[in-house]
Amino acid sequence: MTSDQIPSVEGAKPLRADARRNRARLLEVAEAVFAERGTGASTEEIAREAKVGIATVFRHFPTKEALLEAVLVRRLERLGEEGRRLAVEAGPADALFAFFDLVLDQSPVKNAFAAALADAGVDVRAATSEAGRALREVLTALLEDAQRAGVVRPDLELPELTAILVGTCRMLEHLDGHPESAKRARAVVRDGLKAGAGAGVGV
Amino acid sequence: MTSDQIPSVEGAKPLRADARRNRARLLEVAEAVFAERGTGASTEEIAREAKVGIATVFRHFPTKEALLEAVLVRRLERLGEEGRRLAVEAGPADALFAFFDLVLDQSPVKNAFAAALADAGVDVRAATSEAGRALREVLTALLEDAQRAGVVRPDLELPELTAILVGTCRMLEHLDGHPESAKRARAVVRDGLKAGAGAGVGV
DNA sequence: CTACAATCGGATAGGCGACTCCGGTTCCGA
DNA sequence: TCGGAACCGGAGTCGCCTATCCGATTGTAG
Repeated sequence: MTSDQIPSVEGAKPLRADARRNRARLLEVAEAVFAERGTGASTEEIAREAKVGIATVFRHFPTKEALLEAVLVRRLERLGEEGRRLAVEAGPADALFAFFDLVLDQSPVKNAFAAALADAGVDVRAATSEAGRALREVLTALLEDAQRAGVVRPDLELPELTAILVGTCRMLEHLDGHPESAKRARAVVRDGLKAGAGAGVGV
Repeated sequence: MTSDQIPSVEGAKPLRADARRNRARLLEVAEAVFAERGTGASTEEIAREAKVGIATVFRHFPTKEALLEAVLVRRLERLGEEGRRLAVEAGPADALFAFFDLVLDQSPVKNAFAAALADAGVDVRAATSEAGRALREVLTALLEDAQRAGVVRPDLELPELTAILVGTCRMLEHLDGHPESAKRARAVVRDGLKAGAGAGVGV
C-alpha cells in the first residue's frame, strides 16, 4: 500500500541476469519444440527441454497462450526485418517473390501458431498488432514496388496477399516429402500472382 | 432369423431401428458441431446436441478419432459423387474448375478434419483410403480431361493438385468476411493453374 | 399382450495437461 | 563477506475430456 513503485509501464523490468537468460532460452526452445511436436506440445515438455522447472515457464509467461503469442511475435518481427532487408538488397521486381520464398522456406511452422491461437479464441490480429503492423507495412511496400515494376497483377491487394501466403504454407506442408510437387505448386502460385486478369504476363 | 438380409459385407449388423437413426443423427450433428466449434469440440457436446447419452456416441464410434474419421469419410464420399456428376454435366474444359469451386464453397471445414486427424497421428491416407481412392480417381480424371482440353498447365500432377486444393481452402478461411479479396485470391490460383511454365495462357 | 433382449443414458473411473505452493539456491548491494 | 530478496524447481491441485458400468427404457417376436 505504502510503496507502490511499480514501474510496470510495459518494458521497465530490471529483470535479474539469470531470469533474463532463462526467458531467452525458453523462447528459443519453445519455438523449436512447437515446430517439431506441434503447438499441442505440453508445457512440461518445453520446461524439460529448456532444463528449467515448470514453474519458471509460468512465471515468465502466465499462460501457455501467452508463450505461443510471444513466440509468434518474435517470428513475425524477424520476418519483418528480413523483408526490409530484401526490399533493399533485391530489386523491386524480385523482392516480393524472394520474400515469398523466404517465408515458405522457413515457416511450415508459423502457420500452426496462428491456427492454435485462433482456436484458443485469441484475436491474432490484436495480439500481434505491433509486429503484425510492421510486417504488413513491409508487405505493402514490397507489393507496390512489384506492381510498379509490372511483375504482379495490378488488382492484387494486401489481404489476399497475406492469405495466399498462409494458404501456400499449408500447401507445402501437405507436400512435405514431395519436392517436385512442391516446386510445381509454388510455380502455380507464382504464375497466378504474375498473370493479370487480362493484363500482360511478365514472363 | 428368417430374414437376415444383411447388405453390409464386413459389418454384418442388423442394427435396430432406433440405433440406426441415432447413428445417422450422430454423424449429422458431429459434422455440424465440428464445423462450428472446431474439431476440439468435446464428445459430450456432440451427445447433448444430438440428444443422446454420451455412451451412445462411444457405442457407435469406439473412439473420438473414429467419429472424426467417419465424418471425414462421409464428406469425401459426397465430394467424390459430386465430382463424378460434374465430370458428366460440365464439359471437360470446365469440370475441374467447377469442382474446385464446389469444394472451396462447401469446405472451410474438411480442412480442419484432416488437420485434426493428422495431429492425432492417424495416417489420413490410410484411414480414408476407400473414399480417398475414389476421390483421387475422380480428381485424376478431371485433371486429365482439363489437360487434354488445354486449359490446365500440362506439367501438373495429382499430389500438388490436392495440396493446392487444401491450401486454397485455408486461404479462403483466412479471407472469411472479405468477399472481394477472396474472389481475387481464387483468381490468382485459377490463373496459376491455367498458365503453363512457358505454355500459352488460355485467357 | 407379454416377455426377452438389445439399446439407451446418467453416473463414474482414469488420465492428461494447465497452473500454484514452499523449501532450497543464486544473484546483488553494503 | 554477509544478509536479504528475488528466482528456481519439483511436488501437488484442479478441471476437463475420453472412455466404461449398470439400472431404466424401448423395440421386436411370438
